[in-house]
Amino acid sequence: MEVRAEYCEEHHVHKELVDSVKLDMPDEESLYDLVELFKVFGDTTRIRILYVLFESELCVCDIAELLSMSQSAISHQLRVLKQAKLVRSRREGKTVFYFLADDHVRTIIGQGMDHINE
Amino acid sequence: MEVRAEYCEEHHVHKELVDSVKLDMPDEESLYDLVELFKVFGDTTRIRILYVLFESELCVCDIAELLSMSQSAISHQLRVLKQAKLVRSRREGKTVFYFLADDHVRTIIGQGMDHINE
DNA sequence: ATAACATATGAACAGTTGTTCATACGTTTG
DNA sequence: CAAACGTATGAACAACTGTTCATATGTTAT
Repeated sequence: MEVRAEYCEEHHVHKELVDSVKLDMPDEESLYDLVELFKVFGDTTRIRILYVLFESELCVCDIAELLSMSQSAISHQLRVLKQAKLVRSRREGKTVFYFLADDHVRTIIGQGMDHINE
Repeated sequence: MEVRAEYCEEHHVHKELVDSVKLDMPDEESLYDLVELFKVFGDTTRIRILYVLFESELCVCDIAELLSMSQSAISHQLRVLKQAKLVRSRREGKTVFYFLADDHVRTIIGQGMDHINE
C-alpha cells in the first residue's frame, strides 16, 4: 500500500529482552551526566590540558605557553574541566595552579587509548 | 608599562618538566583519534544505542522503536558508531543486525559511570 | 518485473561549541 | 592608594553536529 509503518512489521525484540534493556538502562539523569563527561574528553584542547597535568600541577599561563594558546582560551577550558570535576585548583598569590582531581582521568584516557590501538 | 607580556613573566615550568611533558604527550594523530573516540561517546543517542546493544544484537528498526526515534536518525548514528569500530553489523535478508564490536565499550562506559558516581 | 520492506544517505536547518576580544576581578607591590 | 600582573568571564562569531525530510539502495516475495 502507500502508508509506511512507523517501524518494521516483524519485530525482533521480545518482551523479556525489552524489559531487560529497560532495566539496565541508567536513569535519564545518569545518562545525561555520563554524556556530558564524555563530551568534556571530546576536545583536543581539553585532552591536551589533561595530558600536561599528568606530570604536575601547572598555572594557567604555563599551560597556555605549553600548548601555544591564549590565556583566555585555556581559562575557559579549565572552567569546563573543573565543572566536570576532572581538575581542581589552588590559589597562591596571583597565581592559580590546576591539578588532576583524581585517577579516573588517567584510567578513562588509558582505556580510550587502548581502544584506538586495537 | 602598557604592553602585556604574551605569557606570565615568571614561568613556573622548568626545562626538565617541559621535556617530560612533551615526551608523554601522544603524537598528533593519536590525540586526534582519541578525541574523536570520546566525541562518539558524547551523545545521548549513541550512548543509548550502545546500552541497548549490551543485551543483544538488534536490527535498526528495533533500536529505533526502543529509543522512540526515527529509523533515519538511528541509521545515521549507527554509521558513526561503526566508523569508530564500536559496533559491527551483519545482514540477514532485508534486515541488518548491529552488535557491540568488543568489550572496550563496556569498560569505557563503566569507567565513566564510576566517575560520575564519585 | 514490480511492489513492499529494511536500511542508507545527501542536503538543509537549528542548536551547540570553542575561540577571540574586551574587560572585569583578585592579589601583590611600590 | 594606584599600577601591574595573573586569571576569569560575557558577548559575538565561525565552525561543527544531530535531526528531519526526501530519496536511493538492497533484498524478498508475488
